[in-house]
Amino acid sequence: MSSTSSCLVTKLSHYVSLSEADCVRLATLEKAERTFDAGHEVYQGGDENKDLYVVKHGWAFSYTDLPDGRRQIVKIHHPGDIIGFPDVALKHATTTLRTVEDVCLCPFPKSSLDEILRESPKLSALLLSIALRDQVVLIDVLRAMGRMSAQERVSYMLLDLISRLRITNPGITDTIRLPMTQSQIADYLGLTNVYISKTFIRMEEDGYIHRDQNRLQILREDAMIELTDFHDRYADMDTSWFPQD
Amino acid sequence: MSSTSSCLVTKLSHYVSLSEADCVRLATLEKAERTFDAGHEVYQGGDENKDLYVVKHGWAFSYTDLPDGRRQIVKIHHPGDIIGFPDVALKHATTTLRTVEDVCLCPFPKSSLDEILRESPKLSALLLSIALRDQVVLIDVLRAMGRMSAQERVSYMLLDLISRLRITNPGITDTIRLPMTQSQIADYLGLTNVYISKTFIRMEEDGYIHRDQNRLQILREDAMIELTDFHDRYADMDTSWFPQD
DNA sequence: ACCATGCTTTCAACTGGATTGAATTCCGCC
DNA sequence: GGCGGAATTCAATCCAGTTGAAAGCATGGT
Repeated sequence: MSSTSSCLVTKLSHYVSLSEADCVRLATLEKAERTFDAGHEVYQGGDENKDLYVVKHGWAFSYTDLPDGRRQIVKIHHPGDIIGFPDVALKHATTTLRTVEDVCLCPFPKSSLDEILRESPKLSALLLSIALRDQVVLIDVLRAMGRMSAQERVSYMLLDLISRLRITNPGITDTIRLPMTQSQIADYLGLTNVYISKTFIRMEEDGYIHRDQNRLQILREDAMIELTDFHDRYADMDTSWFPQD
Repeated sequence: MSSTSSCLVTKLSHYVSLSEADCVRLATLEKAERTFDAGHEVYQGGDENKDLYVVKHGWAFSYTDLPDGRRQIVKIHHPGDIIGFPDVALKHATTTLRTVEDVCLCPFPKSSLDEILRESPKLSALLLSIALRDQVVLIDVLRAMGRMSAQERVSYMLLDLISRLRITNPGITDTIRLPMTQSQIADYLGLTNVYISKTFIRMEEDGYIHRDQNRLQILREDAMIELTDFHDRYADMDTSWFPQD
């Protein structure tokens, strides 16, 4: 019961069945809670990175700036995500973490990770797999940024978002809440807010999407999948080689 | 002696001191050898991925295509690199591997990785760290692709290349061999071959670089570091938390 | 009800980099 | 030494996306 209320357990159980002991281990990470207002910067690039965070609810994102202010959002975080994982390898945080809306985060020290690595081979394999899978996802984003038009990039982003949201909430059909501003979407896709606006309008006219407030309905998912040659990396994971406990 | 002749051992020893047993374990991965001509495709995206490869000598790269032929090179591989690591998480290869020049690769099965994970905590931590560090590097590339001009992207690429080559060969000062064609560089940076040519010429005129055959000399490394806000992720790794054996 | 604030949309001028095709240089090879 | 194919360079043109500013629209606070 206590374990099923954990976003992290819900998300990771999607990939592999976890022992009761492992569920408890994970749920422990979400013991501490901190809430943050919308638009708050939780930590900055360059800070010493001691903690990781599990997202309990709300959206956040990680970004880097160039010295002249150009901004690149590199990852959008949803409930159940582990924030700051890549930075474990380095001495300092490489990105800044900012909340999109009111958010609840569960901080836990890097050392907890250490403990998992020593005590649960299955969770270790899962963590390594997630790190590697996230590389594949970053490569997909790279492909979008390097070679896709604005409309293709927006389509790719929406498909990726809905795939990720479906992991924890299989009930989602074709409509998602999109709390990010168009400027933030632009900073994620390497475009400008103006052109995001134009692209959304065009996509709505062409019947790909429908917008209502901050809810977005994907009307022609198949067409968008073909347009972007989209692959759902979250559904294609290979857990067959994992050690059993 | 047998261990020091391994590219992989040389590369990984740069990050952490390895026990004799671990050196042997790694050197074993390079037992089998296969050579490939320049421009050869070793495996294709979509193939079942059974093997990983260690690069013994020569350059290669991994790329993905869009259905209409647009191409994105996602990673350039040098001696000592492990090829195909991200795909371990998935059932199928996500990229195609192509050689730049005559290359010698050492294939080894995914299962060898499994063995390392079970038997050497220190190597496991190192592999996880490298996976996470590679995420950070991909994020740096993403930032370049999303927000940098052509000249900044070329500068970033050159700085990244020379940093990586210095890991295994600290003797490198400011000159590198660059066996890739300008079309390949363009496919890596999300530009066109024509514009790469123009950018190189401009950078040479401005005194940033000097070219001679396929050798490239970086004349104003400091200026390029400032231009791109470059961080050497290969030098900044945090191995302090690794388990001892 | 009103203003302040921040987001989206619109407009018009502009430009970095793309495209195309042809010319040139380079280089391995017979 | 000269042939053939690839890589690079050059020049002209074009366009997707930028820039900056202004106008419309929500939302929430007092």
